[in-house]
Parts: sequence; C-alpha cells; structure tokens
Amino acid sequence: MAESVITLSDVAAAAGVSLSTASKALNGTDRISEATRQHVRVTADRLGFRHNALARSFARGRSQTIGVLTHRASNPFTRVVLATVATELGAKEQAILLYDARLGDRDITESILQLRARRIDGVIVIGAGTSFPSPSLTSRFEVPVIYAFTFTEDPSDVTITADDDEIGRLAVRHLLSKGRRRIAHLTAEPHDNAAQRRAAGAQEVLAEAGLEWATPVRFGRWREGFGAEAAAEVLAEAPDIDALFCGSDAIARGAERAVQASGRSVPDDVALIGVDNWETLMHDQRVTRHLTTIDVGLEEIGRQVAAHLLEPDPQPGIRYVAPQVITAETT
Amino acid sequence: MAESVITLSDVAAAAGVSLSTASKALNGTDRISEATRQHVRVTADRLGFRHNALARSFARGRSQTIGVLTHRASNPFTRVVLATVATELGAKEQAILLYDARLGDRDITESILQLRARRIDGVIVIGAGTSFPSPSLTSRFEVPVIYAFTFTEDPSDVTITADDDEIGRLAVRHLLSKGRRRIAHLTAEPHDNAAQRRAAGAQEVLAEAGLEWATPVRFGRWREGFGAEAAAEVLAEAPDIDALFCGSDAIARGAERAVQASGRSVPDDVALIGVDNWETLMHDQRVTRHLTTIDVGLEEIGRQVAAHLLEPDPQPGIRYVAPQVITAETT
DNA sequence: GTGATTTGCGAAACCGCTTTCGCTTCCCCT
DNA sequence: AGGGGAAGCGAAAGCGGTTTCGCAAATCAC
Repeated sequence: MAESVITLSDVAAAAGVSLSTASKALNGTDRISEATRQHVRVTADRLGFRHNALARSFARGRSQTIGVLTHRASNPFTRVVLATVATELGAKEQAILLYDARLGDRDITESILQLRARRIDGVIVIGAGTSFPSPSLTSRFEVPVIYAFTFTEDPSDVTITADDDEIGRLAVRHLLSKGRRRIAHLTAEPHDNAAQRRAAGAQEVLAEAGLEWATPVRFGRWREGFGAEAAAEVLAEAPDIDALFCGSDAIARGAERAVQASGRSVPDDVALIGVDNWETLMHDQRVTRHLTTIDVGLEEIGRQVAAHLLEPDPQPGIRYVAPQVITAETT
Repeated sequence: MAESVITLSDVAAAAGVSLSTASKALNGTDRISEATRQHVRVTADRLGFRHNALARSFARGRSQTIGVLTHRASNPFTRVVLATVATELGAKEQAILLYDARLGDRDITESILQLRARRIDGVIVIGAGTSFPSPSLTSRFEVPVIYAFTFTEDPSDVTITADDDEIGRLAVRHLLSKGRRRIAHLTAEPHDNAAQRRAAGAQEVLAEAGLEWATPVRFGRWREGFGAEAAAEVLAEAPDIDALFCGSDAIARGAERAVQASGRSVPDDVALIGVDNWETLMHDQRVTRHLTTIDVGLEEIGRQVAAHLLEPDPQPGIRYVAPQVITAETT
C-alpha cells in the first residue's frame, strides 16, 4: 500500500459523495447540509487529506504569494522590515517573492511582468527609508500595492511608514522632561525629508515651550563622522549647551565622542538622544543599552503592512506608526 | 480589444501550430525543428505572451517556492541569512515561505505537512547560530533540505555554516601578527559549541607559536556585561596582558570598557578582537569602524545556501564558509 | 530499393481543485 | 391541491499548461 497522496477525489469516493460536494464541504462554500459537511470532514481527516495547494492556487487564480520590491535588501533597516513581513505573512501561509534592487531599476517593466505572470496576490514596496520618495507603481498592478518605510508622490497610494514629525517631537519632549533647556540639533542633509520632518517636529515642541535651538540646526550627513565634527563645533559655539538631539544613532555616537573629548560628561553635562534604535536592532535586546534613542517602529511597520495588505479595502493615504522613546544612559 | 491575457493556446493558434508544439518550442524540450521553434518564439514575443506560472507549477508539480524554517526570524543573525537567501532566491524566481518559530515547536509535524502540501521545491533551515545543534528534519521531506548557520547530528545532512575553528585561528594569528604574545580569551559557556570551537582553534595557533593563554580561558556568556567583568578579573590576575580575544563583539565591547577603566589604553596596552562584525551588520559599511572583529560570513552562508539548494545533488556533510578578519582601531 | 530508425508534430490525457449550472426534493404559502 | 422558491447535491466545464503516445514523413543502413 505505497499510497502516494490523497486527493479530493479519494475523499469524495470514501465519503460516498461527489467531487464537487466534497470540495464545497471542506471549503464551507455553497449550500451543503451540516450532516454531509461533517461526514466529509471526518472522512478527510481520517484519510489524512490535504489540499494540493498548487492545484488550488491554479484553480482560484491566486498564488498565495506576495511580491516584494526593495531598493537594497541588505540595508539593515530594510532587513528588519523584510524579516518582519516575511514572518507575518508566513503565519498566514503567504510566501514572498523578493525582487531586490529592481526598485531602482530604470526599466522595472520586466520585473513587473514577471510578478504578474506569477499571479501574485499583492505587492509590498520596501523603501530605503523616509529620506526620499519611491516611484509609485500602484497602477502597474491589478493587485493591491502597499508601500512600507517610504512614501510616494501619489496621495492615493497606501503607505505605512515612520512618523518623522513625531520622532522630532518625542525627542525634544524627552529632553525637556529631563530638565534640559539649551538644546542643539545635528542631522542630515536639509533636502532629506526625514531630516526635515524630524527637525520640524522638534522645533514645534521647542517653540511650544518658549525655547529655540541653542545653535542653528546643523545639517550634514547621517554618519558618525559628521556627528563628531558637528558636535565639536556646536560645543565651541555654545559651551553651555546641555543636550544634543541627534538625527540618527550614528550621529549620536560621533557626538558622544566629541562631547567626551571636550572634557564634558554624558549625560551629566550634555544629554544625548539619537534615532533608530540600532542597539536593539543589533543586539536583540540582550545587551545593556547605552544610548537613549527613538525607535522608529520598523517591526511595527512590517506587521501593519502584512496585516493591511490582505484587507479588502485599505484606506488610501499615509498611515504613520508611532515611534517610541527608548531611555538609556545618555539622558 | 480589451484583451485579457495571452495564453499558450493563443500563441499556438497565431503561430499555426498545435498547443503541444508551442509548449515544446518554448520550453526547448522534446524534438522540434529549429524553424518551428523560432517561429513560435517570435510569435510569442509578438503577442507578449508569458507563461502563467501557476498553471505551470501545477502541471509540473513544482511550486517555485522554498520553505524556510527558523528558530526566530527577528534574531539579527538570522535576519541577515534570511534576507540574503531571499535575495538570491528571488533572483532565480523562487519565492520563500517562512515558518518562523516552528523550528523550536515541539510538534512540527503540522508545519511540515503544510509545506509538503504546497509542494515546495526545497527547505532551508536557518538555525540560531552554531552554539547548539538543530533537529534533523531531512527525512521528513522528499525535497532537498539544507541547513544554514547551524548544524545537526546527522552527518548525511547538507549543512553550510560558520567555521568556528578557523575563526579562533584567525583571531590569534591576527593578534600574533600585531606582535602580541600575552593573550587571554573571554567567551561563552563551555558547553556552547561555537565557544568551544573558537577556543580550540585559537589554542591550536597559540600552541604552534609555542605560547599558551596568559590566563585560563574565561567561560561565561555572550554578553557585554560578562565581557566587562571577566576582563577586569583577567587584568587583575595578569596585569601584563597585551591582548584579549573576545568570543563575540558584545563581550569585546564590555572588555573595552574594563580595559579603559583600568587606566590602560586600547590598543596600545591591550589589543582587542571580537567576533560577529556587528558594526557592519548594523551600519552597512557606512560608518567608521572601531572594533577589530571577525566576520563569520553570514551573507556568504546565505549565498551558498541559495546556490546549493537547487543543485542536482549537493554533497552531504558540513561545508564551512571562510571567516574574515576586519581590521579596525582596536588592534 | 526495401526495411528500420529517427525526426517533427498533433491529439488527447492529465495535474487536482473550484465553480457554474441544472436537476431533484422538500417546504411553505395560499 | 397546486405552484413557487429554496435547499442539497452532482455533472461537467474550466484553470493553462506539460507530457505521453502515436502517426506520417524523412532519413538512414545495407
């Protein structure tokens, strides 16, 4: 009895019903008496029947697969979103088909045709962050497209991303709550959307408190090196500064070096807050935290993307994920 | 002419051949004259024909999907392997179906049945590292199973993982090349396979150089806190020490704090080397490196796994990926 | 020149499930 | 009692390819 694999026909035969009845009984579709339904189910279980997912997908025209387009999957932020999305979708028996680097491709048409040939059930576009917009591809698919950790220029696109304004607000609120009043801000290029929004949010809270930046906002790059230089300049310019809001953890790390090199201590003389929560991204919560930072909510973005993609009609527009202050030793 | 979608029948009709001939012409299987083949191909291109991947998968019984089992996909190491695997497989039009946390599941049978029902073409098991073995699941699938960044107790399994012995050797060789002779080693639990192998490899090179550890190997945990404590003890016990080989970057970070707290400087008094290459994992090569470390080759593991999984007959056994020294400021 | 292969192609089965449609029965209403 | 509608089920038509098999024509061997 080297029984190969049980098919629905086998179940139908064993249960003494027709193939179509068996199908409907197991799927719960159409009108089937409760008795028959139970009987078929029991029979199927007894035989150890499982639907052939391939045949099913074929018949239904839906592949149980989601296409994922990334700019660069090896980017640490992208990896977090990707892994989360894969996990959540896997729990729903949805596979993912990753097309890396094709997002930046000049001619993405071929990739799109490939994905459509696979009859994917949806598309997730994972951007490289909130600094610059991604091209809108929604109209090129007839399945739902959702944008994660990026934004497009089409307001009718469905987007789930980080709340940069709120990140800025949270950062300054946190510093104020620690009694800091002379605050400076180091961040990336002024034409970088994330840098802009974070600075704007921060400024807003500062203004509400009747304060202004201790020195003009330092625009530069997302890197550690910039943090060190800029912090040194700021300290020279405004020696009585008592806090630095750094647009990223990398900048904050650099800034910390500069603060210490100037003979000041962190956080006693100068408090430090970054953005990104790299330590957790890396260490997986197993390590003593050092830098106070703001978690932009990458995993939450991934979860929400997975949840909304398969919803019947997701509302268009941008949905922001709430960032979170992660308090540690530098404030 | 709201033409829906071109099917192979349409192509066959347009080319004036039968359906089967069209199929064979496009697939290059069976005997077809070169003239017919070309003609069909040209016709298909002209019509913009694409195979319906679902129909094809169904007919062939292969899903173009790989099952991935992880212990915990949010683990940073796992994420790297996962993202790399997804990228490489995506380039080959293979989707992945991730079953997270089901690897540790007591009853994984249900998940295995699900994967088989999907007619997956292969399975990748991504472990949580080389510390402890993963259960061997090879015999429960009729498709190839390959283990990444872990190992099993079945020698006939196909495994691609980190070379912990070589990591130990490289670390000590690097320290020796920097003129260090009084070296101590801080690492995780003695029953941790990775800790053991790294220590053994290190010891081997040390012995070849006619040296021994400056203090007995400190076994503890993979964490920063342990690194700090253990380093402090070692410094007290052997004040003339000139290098520390730390079993992980977390340990190395802690050790660095202790070294500096003791009034010694890094690397002038004490050189420091870790393992994991966290800084790159995090910063994506955009940041000034600080800690000298050893990259265990996670991305290479991912690449090789993707490459070997679809090979006709991968040789059984463990294939080790070469680790690499990443030189930075601490040596 | 004849028989044995080989080559090129088409007919049709098949992969296993979903879904439409139509046929009975049964129920309810008037 | 008769008619209309709903409930329960089965026959059969897909879904869109792949693949086996058979047949006619072309090629080969001797």
